[in-house]
Amino acid sequence: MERERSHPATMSDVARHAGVSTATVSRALSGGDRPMSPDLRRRVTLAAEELGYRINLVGRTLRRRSSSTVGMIVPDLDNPFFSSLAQALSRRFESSDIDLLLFSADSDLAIERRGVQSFLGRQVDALVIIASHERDSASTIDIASRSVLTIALDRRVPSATARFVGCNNKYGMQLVHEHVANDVDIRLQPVVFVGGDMGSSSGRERLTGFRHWFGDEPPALLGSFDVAWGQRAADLLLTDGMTTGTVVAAADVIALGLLSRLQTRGFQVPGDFRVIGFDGIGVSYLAHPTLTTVRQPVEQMSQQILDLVLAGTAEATRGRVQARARTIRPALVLGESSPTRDHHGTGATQGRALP
Amino acid sequence: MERERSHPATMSDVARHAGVSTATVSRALSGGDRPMSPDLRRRVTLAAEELGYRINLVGRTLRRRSSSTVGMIVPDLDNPFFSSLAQALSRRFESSDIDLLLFSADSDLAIERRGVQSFLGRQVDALVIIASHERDSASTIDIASRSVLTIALDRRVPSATARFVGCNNKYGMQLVHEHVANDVDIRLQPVVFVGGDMGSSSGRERLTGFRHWFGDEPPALLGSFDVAWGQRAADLLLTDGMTTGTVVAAADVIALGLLSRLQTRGFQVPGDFRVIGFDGIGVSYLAHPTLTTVRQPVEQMSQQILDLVLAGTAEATRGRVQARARTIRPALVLGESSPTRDHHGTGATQGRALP
DNA sequence: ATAGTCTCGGAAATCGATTGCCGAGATGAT
DNA sequence: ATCATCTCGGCAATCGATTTCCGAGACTAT
Repeated sequence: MERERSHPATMSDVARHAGVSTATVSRALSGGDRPMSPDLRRRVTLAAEELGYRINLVGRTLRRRSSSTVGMIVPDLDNPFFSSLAQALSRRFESSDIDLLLFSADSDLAIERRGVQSFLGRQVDALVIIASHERDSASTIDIASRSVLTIALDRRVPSATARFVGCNNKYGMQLVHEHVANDVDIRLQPVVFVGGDMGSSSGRERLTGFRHWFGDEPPALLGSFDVAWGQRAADLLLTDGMTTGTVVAAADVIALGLLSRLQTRGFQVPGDFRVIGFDGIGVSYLAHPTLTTVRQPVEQMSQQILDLVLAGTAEATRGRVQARARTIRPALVLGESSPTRDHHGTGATQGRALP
Repeated sequence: MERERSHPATMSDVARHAGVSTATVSRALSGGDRPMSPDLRRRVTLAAEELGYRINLVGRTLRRRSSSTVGMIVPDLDNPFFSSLAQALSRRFESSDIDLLLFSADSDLAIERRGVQSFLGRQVDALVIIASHERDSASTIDIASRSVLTIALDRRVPSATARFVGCNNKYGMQLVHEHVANDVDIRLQPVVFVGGDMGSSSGRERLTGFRHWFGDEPPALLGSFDVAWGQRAADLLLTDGMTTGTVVAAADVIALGLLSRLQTRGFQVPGDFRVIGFDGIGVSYLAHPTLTTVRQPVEQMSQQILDLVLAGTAEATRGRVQARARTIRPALVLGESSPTRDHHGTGATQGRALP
């Protein structure tokens, strides 16, 4: 039975109704604090229920100086890789008693800063941030890392205090190179790299990784991490007279843009062109042909983040030195857009099917 | 110059440092409250800067009983339609002084409830929720709507107090029917509906809308709102001996699954089959062929939500009666998966290009 | 000169929950 | 019987910012 009130019941309402003090109510409802006689606890619980009491977490947070909350800042939820990271991390936090709260910065430095300030002011226990920009986000992240455990995700940031969790882009490019060297028809030369922007470490590392394994010979086009750039890059390649070859994209969204435009222009993939992506977003399994790509280990990255957060929260590990950066190896997922010579995209190393 | 401290500077630190009271500090930094002599304000601002003061929003929230925050709960960020709603709404809130915080419920009722409790306890000014389930989410939403402005988005919920913002599914199906009646080759009969689950109003309304305009004759297959079901549905249709026809899907993700499987099985779209989606997610413009779909007016829906929230927050409109539900008309976007007879997918009604 | 009005800073209560400390009563040991 | 020890509920301080109320001083009008 719930009472109608303009202001919801507070702890002292419950205390009065149960004939005890607020200290007792607190201990009965939240306290792992101390043992309590079971019947008193029952009485309090009952009173709370009768009044429809719900705890005011703001009061608790103020007193405890911790909100049991982690804030995550994402540049753009329309980017499937970012939203998949957000989803994976949310799922990982379900089993903890910490709530993961998300904020979209819309790839705007001012909004990003606002999000950080908001989370800091609300006493999050940690901050996970996919930086909108490598250099210009740095000051914001420095502010954050000065007062709370701050983890840069996917994109490195030049901050002495922030941690980093991401994938090994150079190794990813090595996988691509092995794949291309072993499996790609000699006829599908030349190889071209279609990169994203250099404003993020992922963008830079994938270019330098490509250069490291493929040499300085192959041309590289640089643009931004979105579909439109992939489409435009396809136009550029075709205008340039290219009619066949292997295109290595720095991200799946770019690869999907390439794919769609190449097909629209009447070319076959993988007949005329082979296309290789990076990230392993869900829709890449869905493209036609399905995309060969380097899958980032999103679940493992989420696990690393949870570990860092729990270690940072626990008193036991306070002061213990933690690794500053955790870089995880990605894996090649074979699709039809660049199949192996023998298996033609249905080989044993095929990525896991869609759920 | 910032001082190193284990605890960050509080308002009374600033007050002491500036030689004033906390009241003055509060008024200088936050107060639209009252006029102040400019030099005193400057002195306070300076002191705050020198100490690296950042406001503790938890304290403010406790006192003001409002957090300048709106919580949004989404079933699954891996669903591109939901993440696009989240992104659009985030963007819409940028211009206000309210922060939009997101929480992913992972389509799990218990997690969803936990998210609601968390947001309520943190004194959000409003709650926007895409319910994980029509019936089973109702009690959770009832709890919420009893204490805060609650807006069900995209999926209706049987709650007397919650608002609703969504699109007119029946009208959407009318658009599909007109398109099919006018433009589709007689040869591309029969028409089949591939629906989602009936656990959400969108699922039900699109089915009943389909039935209303297309009659009881055409078969309907029901499954769930995801790619895998679209693929399985394609298999079912083909196993059933179908070799040509028009497939109306209840969502783009289903349509994309249909598309990919039909093509894998060697059929042409739109040659053998025509496929029509619903939602207008970004990747639908990217599929090959591009998807003909009913685009939900995501920006307008976001605007409606912002309006409701601002109206609910403003004192001026307190007690004014607001429309309980706001239903907005979607629009048909022609793609190549079901082109008009004449234009073959590049007609004047073509949807806007990808950014 | 005196009363009335205005401006603006400060003292202190307040928001709601948590927790250190105290002490009353119960239990047990000698 | 007396004292040490243990259990467990309550008092009150506390977290950090906001805001109501008060009053000191400046200014104006008569």
